[in-house]
Amino acid sequence: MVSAMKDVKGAPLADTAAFRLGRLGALAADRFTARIAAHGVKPKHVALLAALAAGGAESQQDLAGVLRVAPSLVVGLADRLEQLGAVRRERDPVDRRRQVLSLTEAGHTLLAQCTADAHAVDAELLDGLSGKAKETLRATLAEIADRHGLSI
Amino acid sequence: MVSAMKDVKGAPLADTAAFRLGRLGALAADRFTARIAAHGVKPKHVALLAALAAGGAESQQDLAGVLRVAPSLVVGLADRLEQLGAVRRERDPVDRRRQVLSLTEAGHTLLAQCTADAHAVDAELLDGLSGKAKETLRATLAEIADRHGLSI
DNA sequence: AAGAATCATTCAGAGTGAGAATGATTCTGA
DNA sequence: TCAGAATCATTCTCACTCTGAATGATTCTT
Repeated sequence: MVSAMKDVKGAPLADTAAFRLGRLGALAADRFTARIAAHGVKPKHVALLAALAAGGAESQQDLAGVLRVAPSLVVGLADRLEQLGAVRRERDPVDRRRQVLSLTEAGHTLLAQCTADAHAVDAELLDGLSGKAKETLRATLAEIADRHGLSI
Repeated sequence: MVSAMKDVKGAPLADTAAFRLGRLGALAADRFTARIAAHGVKPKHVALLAALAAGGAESQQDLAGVLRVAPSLVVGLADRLEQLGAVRRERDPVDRRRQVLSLTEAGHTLLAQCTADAHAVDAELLDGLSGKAKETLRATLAEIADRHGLSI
């Protein structure tokens, strides 16, 4: 029964985008983490800043949704960013349960620095790829993120 | 000083491949993790199986290098896989300090199942992209991984 | 006005991984 | 040949991150 003969090597695990994204994502995250440590923040802090800059999410509850983390986690992130003077935290006068976060001038600066760090990681991570390949990659990642509701 | 006027929005953080890889990597990893849980393993177990299948790493020390984790972590991974009957663990007769791991028939089967899971995650993660875009993405990720010594 | 729902916060606990200490084995050099 | 250094696997402790369950304050509903 020749038809029962199967490939010795089917498409390897490493050929899947899922697995590679996991590995490369961890690599990228590690490098980004190392760079932004100089500013006293971690990726989740930066994500929160970016979410604020993007608009559409002000309350900690909303931010938890955008970042896809538990609301209780946002408390600590906001604590830290407030301590750094990067965000303001004010009770919503209309609904005093809500904490409304907003970027300060220092927050914008911090976000810009971290964005520069991300670009630096890009440069070393994508080094060797053609400019076109880089563009295509960014566009494809953006589309995938978009399709899965990852605004940030 | 018109030249001092800076963009209100420079290239956003989300435009970097680094940041998106981190986010999408986590997303992909979560979904992959959920699927393979049915087989009683986690991504690191699968990575170990894949590393064995790829060849070139037999000892736990070598595997730790390939997986980029501490050797102490490999112990638990190998314990679990051995318990599942997916790997054999034998002392190297030439150097009895080394544990030589090898895939059993069940190990090959398990890896194949997990690879199928990864393909399933690919399907839903990349849904909507053109076939060409998927191919380009996989190739680009492969190249990046390669350039950074990520054999697995 | 009372009870349900919502938001932020605190707290306890699970999960993950690194690094130091240990023991067994092998290597090195005199 | 032998003593000390080096290597490998293992165990154990610790730090870190995150979630989910209380809790209290406030708002919504009827």
